[in-house]
Amino acid sequence: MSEIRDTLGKIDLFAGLPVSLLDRLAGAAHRVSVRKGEFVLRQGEEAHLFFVVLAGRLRLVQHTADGKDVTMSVFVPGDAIGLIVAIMDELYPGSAEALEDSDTLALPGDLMWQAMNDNAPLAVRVLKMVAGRLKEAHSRIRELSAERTEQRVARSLLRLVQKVGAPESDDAVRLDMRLGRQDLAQMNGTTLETVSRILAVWERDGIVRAGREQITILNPHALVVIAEDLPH
Amino acid sequence: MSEIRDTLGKIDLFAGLPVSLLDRLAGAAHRVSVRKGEFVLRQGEEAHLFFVVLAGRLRLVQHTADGKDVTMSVFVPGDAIGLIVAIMDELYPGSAEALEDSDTLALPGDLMWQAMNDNAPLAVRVLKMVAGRLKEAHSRIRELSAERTEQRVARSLLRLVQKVGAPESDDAVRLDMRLGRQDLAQMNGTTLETVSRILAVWERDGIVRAGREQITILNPHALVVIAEDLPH
DNA sequence: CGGCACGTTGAAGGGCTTCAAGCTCTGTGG
DNA sequence: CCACAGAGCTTGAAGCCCTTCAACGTGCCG
Repeated sequence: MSEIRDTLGKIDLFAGLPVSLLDRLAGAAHRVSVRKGEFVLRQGEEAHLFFVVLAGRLRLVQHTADGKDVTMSVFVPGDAIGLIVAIMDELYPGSAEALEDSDTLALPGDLMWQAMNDNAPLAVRVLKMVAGRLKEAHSRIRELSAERTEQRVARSLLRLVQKVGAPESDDAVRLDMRLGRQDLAQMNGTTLETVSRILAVWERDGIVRAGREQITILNPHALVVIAEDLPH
Repeated sequence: MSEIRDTLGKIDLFAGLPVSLLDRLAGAAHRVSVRKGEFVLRQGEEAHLFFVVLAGRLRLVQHTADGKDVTMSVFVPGDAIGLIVAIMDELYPGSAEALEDSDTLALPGDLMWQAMNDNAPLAVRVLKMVAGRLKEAHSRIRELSAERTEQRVARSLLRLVQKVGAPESDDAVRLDMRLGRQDLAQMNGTTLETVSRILAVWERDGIVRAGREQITILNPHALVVIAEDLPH
């Protein structure tokens, strides 16, 4: 148990909380481990719990009526999944799927709710988190509305560099996660064929190295040029 | 001044607040009136103020690098614009433009910040508001990613029915706002020509009556069928 | 009542999807 | 340990949805 308490304390969201509060949260928490392809929560379920990522990568995906999947965001260690929904006791509006074997901590929403009322700084951090997500969502709406597919794919790679970038020699950055063509397609509202063709061109131009579920950005600046649609 | 206090008290966001707090907010508030096409705040400005809509309709719009405008949301009386950004002291990520002559109340973000720390229910309402916007943003991302233009336009009309619908005879609902083809286009990431063609077809089929900056939905059910892509 | 913003309609073309066929790698069971 | 089945990926061809450009209506407001 105190092991969980220590784990919680190291998470940004809960940093600096009084030990008593940390203990209460830790007491109600339990570990949830999932393997690639499994879900920690499913669209339509009643949300009583939320999850904090300890290790691995997960994605929030919404299923459309006609069977397509749309990826809303990618979560890495430290991120919270389903927090607001769990607090409000609504239904999960999407599913959280493990992109690779992952560990999470499940926490009850009502307890978090109390904790936020007892502790203003915690409430601040939650609000900031949600605000950041809203801002990112608005960016994606703008991109989906006004930009071509190639630009959006470039942008999503640049965003992933920030999240899971593992620097290599020179400017090269490897994306430290399993990332298939289909995954990139679902992040950008396009098809795996189109992503494949785009990556093929970029690879020919020496901008990326694209392997099986594995991408390295060789020339980040060129990607920025594409994303911003700058001349040449 | 006490006139402003009374106005504040009638707004959902501030309902049930202690009079003392209401007075402090009212003391720092001032009215801002704008005419159609004017802005209450502009993309890139430092956000110290946020705005509560008293009358009229405004829209939050983001300008892209290449000059296109993308409408993020439409605000009606009771809605708050730029609240989170003003609290965080960031830059406005978009501009708020009056779709018709409108009245708003401008309030300082830092004062609101204090108020939220003094009053948990207020903080709750803000969080719920942001959460609602995030949910709506995610819906739009899903729609932009997976649905055809005609479906999205149908959806945006249905959404506007909820916001500014003025029931008429039978099932008919008139949208009580100025709404041009260009506006609908910017809400859906398409062009005014495409919107014009779509509306022409719907008008032929008796689903809507589309006039100059003015739309009446004659058959809401048919719009739902189109939005959900149901057979026939 | 003239001007201009709003709206319609047509034609051409392009970006992307869809369908299809085949290739390559990976991991798993025999 | 190897073989093979299937997941991941590539490539081509057809075509559709939507954009773009252009020219022309239409109605509102000063």
